[in-house]
Amino acid sequence: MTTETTTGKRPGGRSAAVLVAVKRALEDLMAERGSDRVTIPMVAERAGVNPTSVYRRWGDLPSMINDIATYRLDPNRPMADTGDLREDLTSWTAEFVRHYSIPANAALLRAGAATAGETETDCLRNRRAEAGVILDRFGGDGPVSAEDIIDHVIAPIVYRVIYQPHTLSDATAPKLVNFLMGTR
Amino acid sequence: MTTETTTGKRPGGRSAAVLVAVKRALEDLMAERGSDRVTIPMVAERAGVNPTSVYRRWGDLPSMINDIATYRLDPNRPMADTGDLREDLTSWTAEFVRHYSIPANAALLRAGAATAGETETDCLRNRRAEAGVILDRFGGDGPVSAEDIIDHVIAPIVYRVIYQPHTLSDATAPKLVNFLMGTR
DNA sequence: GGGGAATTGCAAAAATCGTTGCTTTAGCGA
DNA sequence: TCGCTAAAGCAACGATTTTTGCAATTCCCC
Repeated sequence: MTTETTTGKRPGGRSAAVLVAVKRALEDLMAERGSDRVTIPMVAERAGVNPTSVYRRWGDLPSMINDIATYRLDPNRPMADTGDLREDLTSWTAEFVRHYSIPANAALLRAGAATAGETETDCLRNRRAEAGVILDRFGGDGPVSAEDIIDHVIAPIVYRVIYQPHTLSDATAPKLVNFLMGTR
Repeated sequence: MTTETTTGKRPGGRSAAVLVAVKRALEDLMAERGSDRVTIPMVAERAGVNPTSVYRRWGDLPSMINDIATYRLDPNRPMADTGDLREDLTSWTAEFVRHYSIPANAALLRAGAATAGETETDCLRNRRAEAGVILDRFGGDGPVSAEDIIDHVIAPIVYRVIYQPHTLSDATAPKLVNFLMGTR
């Protein structure tokens, strides 16, 4: 993420500072303790912000978590473009794995799962879009579809992040991409 | 699940009624709102039970969720054994999909994800064991491993349950198993 | 710079949650 | 049927969370 996605009417200066402070505090607390065991007053105190501000801006914790989970992983970051589909996918996937190897990010993902319901988090939706971008470079009618990428690359990683974080490694990305593309 | 898991000293009549009412109330509420956004007083009211009873029996919400999640998917149910690996896997997978197509079960899975940390839920751990059982029937050294099944069958389904429940259908199981076994 | 509006901070009130002691209900064995 | 006791209900309390009204700050646009 680069800067602020504050869609509100006053994105600059202090509001932004509060936003950043709260975001960091929330991430830290969620990584330290579970996504349960975190309360708004707690976050506010850690952020050095008045609880009222938090309440007014987000209302409650689940909303806050969903909103803040949005910030992750810069949507405009450059993606590898080597001319080789497998290679591009692998480095893109590796970055995804690396991102969720950071405890704070993993905690955010797990917490988001609880409230997920009907809509993917923005973070995951962005991954889907990126998968589309990569595929489009290669004509879009290759051996795999965006849905395949979600099912067989993103999903296994998400599963591991949630239930078996210790099984994530540098080998994960190439392994999954290889399976996806048919080399076993 | 069969009937009551009430291990207490007085399983009959009223206690059982309370247990069932609370269980139903909790499942309903978790399906309606997220597993967050549910409180014990809320559950008690919906169940027509005094909050104190709930507090005394379970203590807090996570414990309650864990306890009630025990009900899921009979571990001793018979599994298809047709002599054909693909067919066995498909029907086993279809049952998994069917189970999590029920909103209450999906809500429970999402809730479990939020608190997962290091350990899979019992339900998922059992699925892993079953995958092993099926593979063992066929010598255990076939084209796929238990890990492959987790990555490419279970994980995509779990992902959909959590983030895109409406994409689950009767076609999901055969599609994933076919991909797993190399027919595309 | 200066005006208007959004946002924050502060403080007090209101609501909610979770606990505890006690009373009442009702299952279970004799 | 009766007594014992586990479990549920009730009421009051303290602690924490959440809301709300108002003053002070500070950002954006002219």
